[in-house]
Amino acid sequence: MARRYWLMKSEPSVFSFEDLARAPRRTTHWDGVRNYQARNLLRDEVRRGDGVLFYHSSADPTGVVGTAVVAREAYPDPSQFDPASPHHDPKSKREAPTWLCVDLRCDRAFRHAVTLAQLRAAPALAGMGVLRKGNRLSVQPVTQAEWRAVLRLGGLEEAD
DNA sequence: GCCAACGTTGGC
DNA sequence: GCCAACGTTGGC
Repeated sequence: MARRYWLMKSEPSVFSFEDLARAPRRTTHWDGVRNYQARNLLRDEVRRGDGVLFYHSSADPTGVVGTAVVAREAYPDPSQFDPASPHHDPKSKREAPTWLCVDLRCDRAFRHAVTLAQLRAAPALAGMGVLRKGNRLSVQPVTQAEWRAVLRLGGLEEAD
């Protein structure tokens, strides 16, 4: 099956694309998802090798800053069992974990970040979930056409 | 800091 | 099952 494409959000003050680039083997777990719809996407749809647009939310400016690759498919998010974590979920049981995470490997930084305003201005991206008002999903599907258009805006002309 | 949008919780 | 209250997200 052809690989699929996703947009994943992170607040850079918590975890940024630069943090991902500096991680050992440029890979780390993308955790803290506490929304059932997003969890179900991670569980049912996100596959190793899928492409990820890494989006900085609550940033200045907000926007897509680079690409990552899904390095490991969904597995129990360790932070749900960690009382010291802000994502701790005391109701989740180890034998039946509620929350999942995936591993992301940093792929390519954009030559220039693609801001939310630029995404909105691109006709090819009119249907993107991240542009919808009130949208809060931290994992969202992206079409191949959208993927290509965003990479082009980011200055990655030769991208897949 | 404000506030709209949305998800979750809990009383009934 | 309804729905008000509350908490969170996230752009501005």
